[in-house]
Amino acid sequence: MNYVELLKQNNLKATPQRLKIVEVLYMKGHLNIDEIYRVLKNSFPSISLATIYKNINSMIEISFLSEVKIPQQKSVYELTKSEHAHVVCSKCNSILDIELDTSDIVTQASKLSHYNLDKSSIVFNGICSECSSKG
Amino acid sequence: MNYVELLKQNNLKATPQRLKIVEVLYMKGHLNIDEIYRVLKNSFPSISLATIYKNINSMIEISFLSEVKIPQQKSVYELTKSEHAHVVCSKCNSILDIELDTSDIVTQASKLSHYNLDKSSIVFNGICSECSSKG
DNA sequence: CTGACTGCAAACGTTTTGCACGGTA
DNA sequence: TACCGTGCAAAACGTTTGCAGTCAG
Repeated sequence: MNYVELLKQNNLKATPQRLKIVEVLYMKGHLNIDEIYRVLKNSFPSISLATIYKNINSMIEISFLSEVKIPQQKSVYELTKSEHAHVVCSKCNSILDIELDTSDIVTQASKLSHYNLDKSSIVFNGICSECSSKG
Repeated sequence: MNYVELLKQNNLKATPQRLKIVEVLYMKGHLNIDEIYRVLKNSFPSISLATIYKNINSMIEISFLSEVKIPQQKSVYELTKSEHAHVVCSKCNSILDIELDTSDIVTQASKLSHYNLDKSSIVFNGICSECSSKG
């Protein structure tokens, strides 16, 4: 997968700052704005928060990134993939992507609501195995 | 169900403003901060947004209200009920509560994640029947 | 070379805080 | 009566905007 080309196809220039955001999200999976800012500062000490916001927003606009809203927490951002659910640890806040077969609940929801559904956003909360074993 | 007593049990006084917020959420189901403010202004023309915020927050703290985070929209607030999913119309923004049997996906999610899950937050997006028929 | 991007500072919108007054219990 | 809650104004946040200089294509 070539990020540079994908950005250019959407009329976004492949600047070092932008590519770093993509790289960081690719490696870490999910980060909130502050976390992205802090990491980018390592590579670009004079980077501005405004640049982070502008880039996040422009890449969301082309559906290259997605915002994930999590109950009682700040939103995090991720590279857009096929639809999937998230599992969040209530202790350490680690976030995991999982691919669920949602056909059953989508059918249920359609019948109950009579809405024509096309998207679902599913977040589970719980304790990860690491935090469980630590007591 | 007696709201006044429930509030008192949690050391919150049953002020007219607070009771109105509860009443409005009971009747309308889901409202965001601005909507609550606008409605409350009818009954209390001099009410302050700060009062709305303080009350929403104090009632969330005692789990009397819940915040519902919806992708690409402002959060809305509702009276806390038993766990349920939400269906949101992407055209008119109407929100519906639905009770799903989530045991299957919770099982899936537990197996895939190895997290000890205790809560799920599910929001579907789609078009409601009214908006569908209107084209 | 040109338009898009960066970084700074200022503006903006939202939420929180401090305080004097008023109302609930 | 003792506090808690209200409403106002100010402060604190988080995010967006405008602009001059810089860089990618």
